[in-house]
Amino acid sequence: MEQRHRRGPARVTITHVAERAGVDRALVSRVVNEDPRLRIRDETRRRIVDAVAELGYTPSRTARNLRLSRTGSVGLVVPELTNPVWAALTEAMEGAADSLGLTVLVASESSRPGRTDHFVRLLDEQFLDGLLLAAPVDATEAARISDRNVVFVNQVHEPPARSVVFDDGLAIRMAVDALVELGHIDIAHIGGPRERDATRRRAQAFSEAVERLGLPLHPIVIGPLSIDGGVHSVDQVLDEHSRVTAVVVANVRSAVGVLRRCAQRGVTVPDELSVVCVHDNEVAQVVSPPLTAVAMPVHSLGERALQALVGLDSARQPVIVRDGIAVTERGSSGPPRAGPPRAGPHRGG
Amino acid sequence: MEQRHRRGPARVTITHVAERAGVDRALVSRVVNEDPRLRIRDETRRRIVDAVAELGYTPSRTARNLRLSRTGSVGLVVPELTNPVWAALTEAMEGAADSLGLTVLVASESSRPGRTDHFVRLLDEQFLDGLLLAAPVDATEAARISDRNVVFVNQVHEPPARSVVFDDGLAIRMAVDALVELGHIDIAHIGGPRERDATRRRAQAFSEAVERLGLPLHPIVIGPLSIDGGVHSVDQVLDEHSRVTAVVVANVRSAVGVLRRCAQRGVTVPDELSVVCVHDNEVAQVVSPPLTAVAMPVHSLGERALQALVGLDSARQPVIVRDGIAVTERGSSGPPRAGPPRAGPHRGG
DNA sequence: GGTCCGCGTTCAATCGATTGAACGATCGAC
DNA sequence: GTCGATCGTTCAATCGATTGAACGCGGACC
Repeated sequence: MEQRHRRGPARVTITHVAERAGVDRALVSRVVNEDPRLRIRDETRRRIVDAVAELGYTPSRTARNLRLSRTGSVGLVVPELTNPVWAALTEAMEGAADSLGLTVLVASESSRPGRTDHFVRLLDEQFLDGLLLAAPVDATEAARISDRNVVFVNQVHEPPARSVVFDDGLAIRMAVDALVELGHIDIAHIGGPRERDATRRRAQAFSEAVERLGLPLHPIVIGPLSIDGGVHSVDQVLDEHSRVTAVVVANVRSAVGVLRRCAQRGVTVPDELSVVCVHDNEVAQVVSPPLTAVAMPVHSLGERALQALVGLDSARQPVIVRDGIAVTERGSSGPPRAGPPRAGPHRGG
Repeated sequence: MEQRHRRGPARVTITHVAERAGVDRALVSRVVNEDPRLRIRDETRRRIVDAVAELGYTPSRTARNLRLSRTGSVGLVVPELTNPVWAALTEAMEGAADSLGLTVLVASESSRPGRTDHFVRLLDEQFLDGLLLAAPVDATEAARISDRNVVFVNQVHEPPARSVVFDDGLAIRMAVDALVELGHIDIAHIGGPRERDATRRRAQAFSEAVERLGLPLHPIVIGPLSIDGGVHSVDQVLDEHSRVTAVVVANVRSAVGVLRRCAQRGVTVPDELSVVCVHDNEVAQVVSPPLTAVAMPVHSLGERALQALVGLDSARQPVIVRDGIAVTERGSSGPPRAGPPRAGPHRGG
């Protein structure tokens, strides 16, 4: 029969070990897997163990997977790995998976479009035991796959979908509170796309927080979650809302754009504009001024998501991760400068 | 027999499809896989295609893997995903793997120690068809596993190991040349651990470049590849080598430390000290001043590594990736300031 | 009318491991 | 001496798909 390019000597299988030890394959399997209800003579066990060692036997995971109809691996799809938030989430997932004896397959949507579909297919092919979807999935698609063993991460979808999300509302409230504490009253929000669940929830929470505190609600500026997005959004804030003395930015990248544009326009941070962003990471720490940031417990999110995936508790309502959300004050926030508002719209680019 | 918690309705197998279509499993398999030498009546094909659609049949990849003794997935072990260099490499590998019809399993050493060993085990268990090792592997370990289907990335080991590396020498020469072009003569190198193959090659290349150009060789300062490492290394440079007007730093993180420390000590960059680093990424762009950086073709590295892994050409000598290495000048480098050298050692800190 | 050919399909071995059930031997009890 | 229990081991079905070889049938040819 076919014998495709197999590298090196033929593979050592359980049958070889059994022959060498002069026993049945069944015994080898039970010894190797340390079956607790196996009664075996010491001498026989020794023969098997020796044979395993001498032949360098390693069980085939594929055969095992087929027999057990599970593979012990789960998929994770993130928007992009080069975004530190998702890189950190991935590492967290990996650690959590490892403690559960699982292996993670990662895909980033940005590296190639359609990774989500591909991984759903791997799930259907039973190559994955479960799937963690951190990349945004539209409602139609979500509905289509929500009967599978899937957990949505950082996004909420209709039951029976399972979701694990940050308490974005809390993060935003903490950001607003920190600014109010410093004396700010006119606070704006620079958010992300409305189609994106997490940023939509943040924008929503911002409106609520401002309303609750009786502060003026300045229109929420929406832009892409990128440096350029931040640049344009802050332009809009500075040009159209001259009373604003502080902004809560939905993510680090946009915040970097905000800082960059302020520097270009000669708007000093934090004297003329305080900046607080959601998510904390290395980038937030190395820009200047360093960003005051609301740290999100990425590690917990990963753990909870995995628990939801493997958990027998099919709690079909969103898990909200809250512990560990905290503000780190750095140079980008401070008391509002006393005195006249900033100059009007900026000309040129 | 055992029937572990299987979710939803029993799985649809090729047998169900065969029964439904009233044919043998073999035919189903050949139709689904579009076997080119299959001769089949149109009507039969239609019955099979219909049955597949009606039952929602998806072949089990595990069964297929067992039969074909290959899984179509390869492992990748990186030092840490939260380092943008490795995140980018991972995305590149993913893209390259995808075009080859392969799937990548990623592990980061930092998320949990011993990931390399774990993945070597998965390779032995035939769960992985091959393994890309970007995390540093010591010589003993490398020798032990080099007969497997493994490619070392960004590190060179003895044959029969296969390796794919950047042309670190070229990168360093370009950095030095760029500084010389600006008028620098006294250039120092801030490198990484000697045990680490890539940083050792960079240090080596630095000595050679300086010698070739007839420039004074200032001792090479070695430190950890971290922000703190950069902080301490630049202290050493500033304190002990007062004539130095420029440094070539082996990676971005250390370079960030260099900038930070310079700011603290009041050493202006680039007037008093020019800084060039190896690797370019978002962090290099957002710090201030933005870092002049030697971009490394991470994408090519990924592609070449995958080619080496699956390639039939068992070229057992290192593949050196050179195309795309280029300097991007930014604010951290400039002509040396005319005038007296900097003040002496700094106190406190 | 017998032989041969080729088309369309089925047969059956195989990949490697797992596991409930069956089996034979030994031993103790009555 | 028979029966039953226990111990240690083997039997054999099973997971789901792949694939070379074999098979049956209808038509063509001499």
